[in-house]
Amino acid sequence: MSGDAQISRLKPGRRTDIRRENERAILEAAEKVFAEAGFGGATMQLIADMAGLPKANLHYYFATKEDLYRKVVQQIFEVWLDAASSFDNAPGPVEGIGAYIDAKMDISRTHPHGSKVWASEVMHGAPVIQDYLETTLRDWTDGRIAVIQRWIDQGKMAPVNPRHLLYLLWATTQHYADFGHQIQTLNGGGPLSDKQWREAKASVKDMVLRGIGAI
Amino acid sequence: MSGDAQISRLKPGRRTDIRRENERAILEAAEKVFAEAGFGGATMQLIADMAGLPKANLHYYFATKEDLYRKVVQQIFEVWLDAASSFDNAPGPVEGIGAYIDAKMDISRTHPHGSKVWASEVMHGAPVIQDYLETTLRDWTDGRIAVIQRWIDQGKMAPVNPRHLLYLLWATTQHYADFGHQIQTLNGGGPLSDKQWREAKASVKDMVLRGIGAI
DNA sequence: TCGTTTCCTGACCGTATGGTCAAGGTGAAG
DNA sequence: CTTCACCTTGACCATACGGTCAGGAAACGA
Repeated sequence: MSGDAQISRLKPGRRTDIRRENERAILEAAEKVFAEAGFGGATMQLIADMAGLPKANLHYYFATKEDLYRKVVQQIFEVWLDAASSFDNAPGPVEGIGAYIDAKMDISRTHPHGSKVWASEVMHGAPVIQDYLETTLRDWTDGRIAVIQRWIDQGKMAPVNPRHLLYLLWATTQHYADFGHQIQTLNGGGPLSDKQWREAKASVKDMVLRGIGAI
Repeated sequence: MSGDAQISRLKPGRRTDIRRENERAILEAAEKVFAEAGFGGATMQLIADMAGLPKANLHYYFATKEDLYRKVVQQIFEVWLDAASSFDNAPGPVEGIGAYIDAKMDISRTHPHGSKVWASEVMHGAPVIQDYLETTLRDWTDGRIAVIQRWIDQGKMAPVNPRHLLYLLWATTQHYADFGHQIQTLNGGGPLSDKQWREAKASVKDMVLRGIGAI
């Protein structure tokens, strides 16, 4: 068989399955509710209903509303950081920034709720993730600024302000998630089609890469 | 004297002054509280305290929380539309889009709360201003797309997708308001200086105008 | 001065919410 | 079968919130 050691990982057991599945369902429901109603507008009852569990059960897995919210935000942050790797090991801005735009646009499409929760959290002064901003995000930002600066020094792109380039990238890519409702309304009421998403990604990449003199 | 007719306009009187001043104070406080806490997280008590009035007095001027919120959002929408005029009567994209970026960046600096309330409203599915999106905003968007297309046809800029250009403009300029806290954190904790704001505006204009082949 | 309209506000109410708890259910190990 | 740890949940509680109201104060016109 595939191994008797590491039972807790390879043969989870009913107990572990239950916990994992319930936590997953709760987090998924919470992400949606927090995104659609904001932290203050979200209710544990609504999250419970959407997860298909009694409210008291939520408090068994997550002590407080804040705890649950914190987990949701942390989860999003990890997805964001994963996408950041697109930046690395790229020979130049066309590949690096191009891949980053692709990755972030994909996240905006596949994780729109998460993006909204993040936006909401930051807009409200980042009461929960302030330390992440001051440590992880700051370090990540400094690192990418250095990469961009190197590309500039190597003559691979125009001497733009790397920091404001990053802001433009974040803003533009996340806009398709955070303001997805507005975009849908201006699109006739329905979500963007596969073709329209390709067009959006191509447009953004074209304007940005041209704007920084990389193409 | 300066005229006895139109008393209600030229000689406001104590009564009118009181109403105007109180409504102004309430709306100003409400904008800030809604921006910082979201609609669900905002409380009438907090708005009242910030406006320096007893809570019951708020309900004298604004029947419900929704009424007050609606007024705040409408007020913001008007500021936005005013800035839109920067687009008109411009001979080309350098002047038109350049002025639009300047105007929207200025609003992000002077009306950060309003921008956040708008963002929050849209992120939550625009329950209050859906009709504005479908009428005024849609019309405005179509109009500017036509202007941009004309510039493209006249060879004044590259043939980018006008719609996605607008999204990029909205996203980037509003980012400095909506994500102002994140930017401040990455700026060492303090707000951008006058010089930094000039740098930001110049960077955005440079990248965008270059990105659309206008410079 | 008097009557009328507008403005002010402390006290109050019904409801919804986050959170608690005790009692019971369930599966696995021995 | 028994034990025990883990899971489930209806009922309950204290609090906070949006909103109401009655009674009074202030402003204004005549």
